[in-house]
Amino acid sequence: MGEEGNNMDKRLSSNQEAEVRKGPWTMEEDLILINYIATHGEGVWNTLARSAGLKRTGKSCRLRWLNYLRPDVRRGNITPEEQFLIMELHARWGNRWSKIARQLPGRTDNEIKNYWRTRIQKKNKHGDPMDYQNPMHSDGASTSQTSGSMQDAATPTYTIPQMDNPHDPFYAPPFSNDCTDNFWGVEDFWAMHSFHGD
DNA sequence: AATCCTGCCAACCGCGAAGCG
DNA sequence: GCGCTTCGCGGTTGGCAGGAT
Repeated sequence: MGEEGNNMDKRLSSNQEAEVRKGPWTMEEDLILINYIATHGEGVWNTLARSAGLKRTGKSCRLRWLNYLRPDVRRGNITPEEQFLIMELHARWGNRWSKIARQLPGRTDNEIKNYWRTRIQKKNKHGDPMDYQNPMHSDGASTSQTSGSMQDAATPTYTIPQMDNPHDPFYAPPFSNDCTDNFWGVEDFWAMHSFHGD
């Protein structure tokens, strides 16, 4: 699939490139998008893309913003607790990545999806039977101290959120800002934003 | 030292749902 | 009620980096 996207933007004709840019985002584009949203907020993405002067589709802008540029995006290792939650929620909801992501503040559906496919699913495929009762069997869990099934006394502090229940302790608005670690390069952009915005 | 393999991640695409005139 | 536009989601792909041989 994605035949025209296969070569990313590298081989786009100059004509196409003038129309719509594809492929990896440049730092310049990131800055434009960040500054524009910081000033005007998120709006209609297609309009936003045009108004900001980005030669990107609204879709592309949205994806870039949600998965990478948003100030509260958390990056870095999935913690054992998060892994546990992901597995639990996946057992419950299946591939509803966006729904699962909402229970993991700062994590994106794309990240969780990638995590699942590359780590958990692969493990499962290689004959390591998925054990939802004890997700710590999966890799990355070697450092985990948590043991036992979720049904015994060693149940981790995570609880399964009540879906769509704002009163549930795990219900988190999309923009919770509790992440103070695992920040990535874009933090520099945000640090710089003051003088870009002025 | 060179090559091959594997894992990870960013980005794109297609489709369905929702919103609006 | 209908058609169009936009959004959001899930699946998939391609490139890069690091490790293994």
